[in-house]
Parts: sequence; C-alpha cells; structure tokens
Amino acid sequence: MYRIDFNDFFTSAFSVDCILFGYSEGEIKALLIKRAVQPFENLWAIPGDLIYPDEDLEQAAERVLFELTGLNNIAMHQSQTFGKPNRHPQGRVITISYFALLRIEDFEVKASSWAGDVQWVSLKNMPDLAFDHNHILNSTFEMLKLKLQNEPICFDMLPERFTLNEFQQLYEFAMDQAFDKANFRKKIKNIPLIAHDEKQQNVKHRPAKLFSFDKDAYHEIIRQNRYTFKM
Amino acid sequence: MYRIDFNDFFTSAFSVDCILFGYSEGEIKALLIKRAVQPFENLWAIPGDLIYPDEDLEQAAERVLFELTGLNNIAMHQSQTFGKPNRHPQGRVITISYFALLRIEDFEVKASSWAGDVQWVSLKNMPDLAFDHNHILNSTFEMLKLKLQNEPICFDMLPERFTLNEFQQLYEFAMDQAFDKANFRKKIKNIPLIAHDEKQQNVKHRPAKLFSFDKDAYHEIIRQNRYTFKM
DNA sequence: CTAATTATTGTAATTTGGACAATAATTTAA
DNA sequence: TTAAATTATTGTCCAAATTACAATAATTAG
Repeated sequence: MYRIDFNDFFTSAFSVDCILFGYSEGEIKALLIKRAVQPFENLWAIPGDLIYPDEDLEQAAERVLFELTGLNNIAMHQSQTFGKPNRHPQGRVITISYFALLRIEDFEVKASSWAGDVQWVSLKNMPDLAFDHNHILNSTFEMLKLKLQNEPICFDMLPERFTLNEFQQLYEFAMDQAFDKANFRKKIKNIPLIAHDEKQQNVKHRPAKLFSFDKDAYHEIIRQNRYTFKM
Repeated sequence: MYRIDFNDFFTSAFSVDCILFGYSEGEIKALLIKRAVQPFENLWAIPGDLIYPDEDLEQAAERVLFELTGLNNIAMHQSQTFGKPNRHPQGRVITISYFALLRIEDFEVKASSWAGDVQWVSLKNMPDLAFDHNHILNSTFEMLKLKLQNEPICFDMLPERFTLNEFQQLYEFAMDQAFDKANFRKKIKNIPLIAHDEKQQNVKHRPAKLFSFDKDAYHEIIRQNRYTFKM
C-alpha cells in the first residue's frame, strides 16, 4: 500500500453540473450549452464548471448556471456525484450534479462566458455530449422519474395553466407508458388542483378546461402529513 | 467577481464516508468508529477518510471501510455529497457518502488504522458525532427509508432466517409506525419468501415459523419486469 | 389440564384500479 | 344549418387491494 503526504491529497478540483429539465411540445428537454473552449470544444454539454475553493456547492451551482446561461436564482437539488479518475482530461475533477425543473417558456436563456450556444434538447434526441455527460444526464433523469412518481413536481415544468391531457402526457413521456384517460383522472384526484373557467384556445375540437396546481392546499396537506399520492 | 488561476482550483481534497446499517435487538444501527486522531479526537464518527488522487470513488469507499473496521468486500451505494466550505477544519474537503446494509451477526468488526474503537450504535441513541456526521447520517437514513419502501433490501439486514414479526418490526422501526399483523402479511405477499419447517427457538409461547428471502425468485420477477411491491 | 401468550388465518365492508362505454362540447365540411 | 369528426369528460362494472377486527392454532408455564 502506498503512502502519500497529507498535502498531496489537496490536489483535486470539484465541479458542478447543472441539469435543467423542462417540458414543451410533448417532450421533456434538458438545457445544454455548446462548449466554446477546450476540452471537448464544440460539443454539447451540461452547463457546469469548477467550484471555487471556498464556495458552497449549492451556491456554485447557481453561479455557474447563471454565468453560462443567464438563468438566475434557480434553486437546484443535488442528484449524484461522478468521480472516475480519468473523467476529466486536465486533472482529477469530481463533479457533483444538480438538477432543477422549470417552465421553459418562463425563462429566456442566453449563452455567455465560454458557452457558445444554449439550447433545450429533447431527451428523446440526445447527441453525444462532452465528458461523461450522457451518463450523468441519464442517471439524473432516472432519479427524476422516481421523484415524479412520488411528488407532484411535474407542475414546475408544466405551464401555470394546463389541461389534464397535457398533465397526463408529461407522465406518459416520463414513464414511457400510456395511461387510460379516465383512470388517470381518478389517480390524480388527491392532488389539489384549481379548475378555471378558462378553456384551451385554438384547438380543432372540444377545448379542454384549464387547471392549475394549488400550491397552498398542497402545502397544507403536507403540513398535516396527509399526503398520499403515488403515480 | 474574482478570478483565480486554473491551478488554484486544484487545491481541494475529497473523502468518502461509509455508512453501514444493520439490524439487531429490534433496532436499526449504524457502525461507528472512535477517532484516535485529531481533529475530533475521541469523538465517534462515520468511518471515512481521504481518497487518493487517482482512486475511484467506490474503490476508495471499500478500502477505507476495510482499513478502519476490517470489513472486506462490502459493495456500497452512493448516497449524497456534503461540501460546506468549513466542514473540515484542515482544508477544503468535500465528502461523498456511501452506504450499505449488512447482517451484524455475520461480520466481525475490528478497529484498526487510526480507529480506536468500532461499535454498532442504534439510530435511536446517537451521540454527537465528529464533523457534520450527524447530518450525513440522518440524511442517509432518510434515503434508506425511501428505499425500504420500494425495494426488498431489508433482507440484507435481517438474519438469513427470520420470523414475519421480525420482518414487520424492522419496518415499524424504520417508518416509526405500527402495522396490523394480518394486513402486513397481505401487503408482503408479493415478496417471494421461502417458508421453512424450522421454528423459532426459546420463546415462551407459540413459536413462529422461519422464512427466508427467495433471491432467485426475486431476480426472476425483476427480469420479467413484474415487480410491484410498495410498502 | 388450563390459562396465558403469541402466531396465523379468515371475514366482511370499504376503497381503489382497470377496462371500457356513454355523453358533452367544439370545429369542420357538406 | 346540420351532420360528421374529434377530443373532453364522466360513469359503470367488476376485480383487486386495504382496513379493521374476529377467530382459531400452537406453544409454554403452572
């Protein structure tokens, strides 16, 4: 067994990778940047960068995301940490991945710093990414799918007002499985929704009613420990 | 915003913390070591240490666990990463926590390297630990509880042969909630168990039948995608 | 042999889940 | 103006799961 000096341990770096999930046109998408720097120049990648030596992880995630995409003040949740010794060609870099869900249409993204481009890319149509980013993205999407089955977080991706079909289609995309409409509606009857008078516009058939998620009622249910939803 | 040289990023270290969960005397316990070194000398801690600069994370977790406790070849699963800038008094150390479940009675633990003592400590009776280890342990236990509700991993903690009551009591401890005996048995009827002729010994009442988990049948169910168990 | 104790199984009412049918509201084309 | 087309919404029936609780079984201690 080899021994190294205590200080030799302090020769590594950390990065954060920030996975933003959104939903539009019936597909769950991730926000990617095009790298304008080496290594992996011109390849698409999850927005991420090195963490400053005195910076908190969550803060780093928010800062890096802002610098690369202009997205501000997005609270992110940790997913997993990836640390194969050679995953970064320029040294030992362990990366901690974070993710958040947001409404694509509510934010404007803008490539800056060393990001040459930013784009929402469907998970069904993912190119080869820089580093081990395909692995990180897939692994984080698996985690998201699990969460979607136990928590009503899909509303962070859906528009503020949505039809029950849009809601259902999001789950069908995520779980890669079709649901019966009537039964889906029974299954979600414990999720507090507000039914609006407003209806879907510009469709060539009976328009669906619009709903929104009742955050207040939901938090009250949580507070009372009465939450039971399972997809 | 400040700028630092690229090389200044490579001044951090990372560690693994290895959380071993086991079950005995009706309680879920974690394996702790008593630190025989500074910092936090003489405090109890999760077994953990710095990762070599060229070492894989999983490998490091197994190595560190072996060096401190003598436990060999324990496959561990990643839980979370903790990186508050001042969590370690001697420099920037981000720690990646791993966990595994095992049968306490099947392994002999032995303090070595800089561990002065090793002991199984009930989660109901946890002292103040070194570093942010109370936080890490609680957070990982929350993750374990979630997993227990979706996967039959409790059998990694139960003795090879167990009574249905022992099985139920493990869940009652984890979820801090009592279950009806008859209904618990209905709930687990999808988990493949082998019923043995053997019975509980040395009890002052009707002895319970012993069961064991049918791993082969379980893997066949998984293979066929027919797994449905939810606690 | 009987009481005490816990294990195991059963029952009945209720709730949930899944397949499918019926009805409602809107647009489009004739 | 009206019928056809399309999708939204609600209802029904039956099977399966859940719940609370009761009944029966096997063992030990006296």
